[in-house]
Amino acid sequence: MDRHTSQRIAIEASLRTAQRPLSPAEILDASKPDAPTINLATVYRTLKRLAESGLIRPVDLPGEPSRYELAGLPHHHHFKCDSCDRVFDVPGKCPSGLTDGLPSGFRVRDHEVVLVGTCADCGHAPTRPGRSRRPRASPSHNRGT
Amino acid sequence: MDRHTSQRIAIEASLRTAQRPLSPAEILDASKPDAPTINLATVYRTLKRLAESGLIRPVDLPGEPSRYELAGLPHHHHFKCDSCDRVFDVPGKCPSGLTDGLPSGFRVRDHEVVLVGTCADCGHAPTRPGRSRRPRASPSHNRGT
DNA sequence: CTCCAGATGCGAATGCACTATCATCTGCAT
DNA sequence: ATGCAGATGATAGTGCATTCGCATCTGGAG
Repeated sequence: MDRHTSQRIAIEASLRTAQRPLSPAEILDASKPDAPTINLATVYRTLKRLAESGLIRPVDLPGEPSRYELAGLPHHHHFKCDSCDRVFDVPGKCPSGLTDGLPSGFRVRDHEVVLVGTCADCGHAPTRPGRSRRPRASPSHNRGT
Repeated sequence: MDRHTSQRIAIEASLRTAQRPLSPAEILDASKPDAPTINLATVYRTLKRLAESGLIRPVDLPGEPSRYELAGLPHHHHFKCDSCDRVFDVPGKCPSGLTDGLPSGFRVRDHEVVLVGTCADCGHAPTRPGRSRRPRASPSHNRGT
């Protein structure tokens, strides 16, 4: 149960190349050149298996469906561009003082830091062509949970 | 278009009393004592209007549907309890160094910090009765530091 | 007290991310 | 080169949060 199909190879290559967390739809697009017949269902199936095997890891941002990145990267945070909806890695180290002010009895197991703004590309040009803004119109589900 | 119905009063009271972000379902429960016939659709409708009027504000956490809290609170972060799924305010001030390591050209408009762990209540007792764990089975959210 | 614009309750409907089904295809062990 | 377990593609189906449609109800101006 681990064949090297062109689809799986393309998916892994997309994630390795992107250097940033990709959504299933982005992975689908990025994989099409190498695996033209690839299907969204296959992307989901493959991501699930890669995640279970520990090769990749889900990246969840508020109000967004899961993206995926290679596991084993050094600890980092994420930057979400308002304009093109892409998510980038922020290599900065963990800020201290995160848990200041926490009432006693609360135990922190993990933390998430997300920066939001405009990326370098979008800061220059008003809109960034070639990258589809995903249609997340509704202000509500921002789930994320 | 702004009547003081028992439902709206109950919803506002719930949010004012809770001192923490509430999900629509939590608001429904919290409002029932004051407005026994209240309905989820009404909760959503009312939240939408309160948010538009600027009285409340959505709080979005990774992998979670929107919660709501009073707008105009001083800046704070949030703590999500793994065990009871409640979200608490963390009054701590903003850690510095958040934007260290950001590539040039990136402009930060906002940031989100979420702490995850177990709250004081859940740290004492294994499970907290009276608070339903919402059934979010999805394996997506588990990120490593 | 009356009346009606606006609010509510209820159930059905929508939108979206994701999964199941199943017939067909294909790595790869033999 | 062959056969088949496992993978894929196409599409229908799920589950969940949120919204719609509409008949009924009600706050509050008059």
